[in-house]
Amino acid sequence: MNIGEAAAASGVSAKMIRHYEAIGLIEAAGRTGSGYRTYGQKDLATLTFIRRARDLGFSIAQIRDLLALWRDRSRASADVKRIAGAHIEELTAKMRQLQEMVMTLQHLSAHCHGDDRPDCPILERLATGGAGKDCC
Amino acid sequence: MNIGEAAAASGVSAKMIRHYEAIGLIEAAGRTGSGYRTYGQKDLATLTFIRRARDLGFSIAQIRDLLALWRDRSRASADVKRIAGAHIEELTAKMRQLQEMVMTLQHLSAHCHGDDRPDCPILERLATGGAGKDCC
DNA sequence: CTTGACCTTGACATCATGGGAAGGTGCAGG
DNA sequence: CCTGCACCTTCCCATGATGTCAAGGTCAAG
Repeated sequence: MNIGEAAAASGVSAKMIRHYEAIGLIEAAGRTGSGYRTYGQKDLATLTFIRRARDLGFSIAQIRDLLALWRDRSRASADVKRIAGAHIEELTAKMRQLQEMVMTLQHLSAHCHGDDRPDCPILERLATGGAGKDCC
Repeated sequence: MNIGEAAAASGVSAKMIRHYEAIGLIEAAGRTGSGYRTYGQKDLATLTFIRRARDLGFSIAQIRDLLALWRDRSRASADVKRIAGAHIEELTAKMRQLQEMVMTLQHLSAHCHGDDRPDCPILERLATGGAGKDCC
């Protein structure tokens, strides 16, 4: 299987497959006589594994660890769970940050007339840090 | 005021102040005879504005627009509100993505024994895409 | 043999930020 | 006056994950 096929089948772009090879996340693929990379079912499974992990927001570093555990038949599931747990915390922290931003923005936006007049609590907040004169 | 002071007072790093100047987000600062950048109260206000906007997750491009509106006395608050609204949508979309990841991970993690045994629904999910044998 | 689709490597862009090197400036103390 | 330290300057490189583009080689079908 050429890289294009592997990309289509795994959902990882050809570009990223080469990149993952370059950074050592996956082993260097076999090559044909003319230098084309070739992929087998095992490689495909690895690539698909990686894509699913990326879809779940795992970083390359975390995926490196997950791949090692995946290949390690004597792994302890606790190790996997720990990585996942850490990742859940990271994601949750990010969500909280976003949540706070959204709350603030919604609040400011709700108090903004949104008409032709220049007065705007959003700008006011950015400029002065205060809550704006129309604010509760 | 030197760049270090301006950085401390505004909460924007000296590095980033120079960067913002280089990309044209802020005007080039005045210089002393020996080439040091100097900042006044107005510059400080701009930098603080930028930092607050960054804290709310606005991109540089959005901040560029917000700054223009801020300086424009004949602005319509509707323009500001539109930018904020678009940003709220972006943030909310990101939050939803994170939320989905977290839900999936929590589900998988809950079904992982987390002990010495190698069986792990998390890896199983990444490997096969299925829900894992212990799954509801 | 030509054409078009695919592959190769390499360089550069994104976005916001940080790190560091190499060298100049300013001020305080000896 | 000199020394030392803290600060400033510019320039280059790195992050993380991905994309784009370019120049050239390869393969299969017509």
